[in-house]
Amino acid sequence: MAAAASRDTRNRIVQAATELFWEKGYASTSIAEILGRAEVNSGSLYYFFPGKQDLLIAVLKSYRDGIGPMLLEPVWAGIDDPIERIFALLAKYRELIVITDCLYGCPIGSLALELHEPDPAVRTVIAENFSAWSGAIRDCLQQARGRLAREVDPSSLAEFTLAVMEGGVMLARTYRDVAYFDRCVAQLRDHYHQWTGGKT
Amino acid sequence: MAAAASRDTRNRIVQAATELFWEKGYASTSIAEILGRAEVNSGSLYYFFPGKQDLLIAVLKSYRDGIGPMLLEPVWAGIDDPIERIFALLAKYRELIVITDCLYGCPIGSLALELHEPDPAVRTVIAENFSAWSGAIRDCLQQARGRLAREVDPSSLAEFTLAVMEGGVMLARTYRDVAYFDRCVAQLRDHYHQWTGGKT
DNA sequence: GTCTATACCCTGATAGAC
DNA sequence: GTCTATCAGGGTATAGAC
Repeated sequence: MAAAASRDTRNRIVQAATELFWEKGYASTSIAEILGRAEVNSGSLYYFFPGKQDLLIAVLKSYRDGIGPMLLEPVWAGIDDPIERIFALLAKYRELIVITDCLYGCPIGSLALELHEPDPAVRTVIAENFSAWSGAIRDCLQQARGRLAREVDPSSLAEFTLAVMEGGVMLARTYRDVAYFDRCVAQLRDHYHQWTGGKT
Repeated sequence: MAAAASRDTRNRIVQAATELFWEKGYASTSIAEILGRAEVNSGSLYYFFPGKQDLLIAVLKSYRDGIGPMLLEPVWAGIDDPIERIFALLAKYRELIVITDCLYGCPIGSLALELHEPDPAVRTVIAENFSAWSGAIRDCLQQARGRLAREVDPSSLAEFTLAVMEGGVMLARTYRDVAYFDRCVAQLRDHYHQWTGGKT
């Protein structure tokens, strides 16, 4: 069926671009490399996407839409405690760092810093990715509000958690040592303890 | 004098590269642009540097060597309290975010995430930059150790401070809103309060 | 040390047959 | 929708005179 085949082609292109942008960055990835990995010809790519940047936007939207089903749901399966869920997510990043030999970089964070004057459309989808991530953390914190001191602002603490994750990933990658990430998470846990009275 | 003139040429090249790598990133900056901004010809650049990456290393070393005299000393002039010095440094980043209309990105952090498989020489200088920055914070914390709870590890808290700065800058830039940085710093201040008993 | 000219490759994107 | 062939431009780096 033509429609199914073309959907598949499009997906292969987005998948190949996702991998390459993550491995090499946006500017350092060439269209030719994407074509090679996707096993697709130039004509097909430009049939689906007007240009490279539109492909980037498709990649970022697919990340955004995947945060729930591809990241959070697997990580949170079997974990009910909302605060535990937050640290389980951070443990997932630790795992990614370790299995990539400390080469792991958060794809969204890396693109956020690589793209210096991004088209508003690009910047917006990056922000949506961050909002989806920190929004999920905020929801956890709201579920745990019975355990949290009244003065805690869940949104603010959720954004802080995101910032620490991004910073910790950056350090672990730069030093090629997961211990930098671990120490950041340990500090963050101390910060949480302050608001839960140690009840985590 | 030839030697002085050549030193000057080299400096102009490094200066132009510093600006452009910060404004556009490494991969997106062309040699031609660097030559144009430095008002130098191709022959001069390749007389001083074997290639683009060697120029990048020179830029990163100049950042590293400038952290004390160009960043910390001006920011810390007239401030004696070591904990206040840490937050004065963060306030400096806030200022940079504001005067760049939230376009500011930490040049080191951006390069750390942009370069995906950097030559060990490049990665090492980036790590040295981070170590110089967090080392200065650690020194502040050690000077303040009379006020800090015994269980605080100054190195760990200093790295955490760096991670929060980098993450906060990333968020402010992505959302084009300094409030994201401010909330991260406010959370960090609460974290410090925990270890100082509010004595900051 | 600095100049100009240029080699040579790879880039993103297009054209037009099928 | 997918194919091949290719364009026009810009990329890094070099050569050799001065």
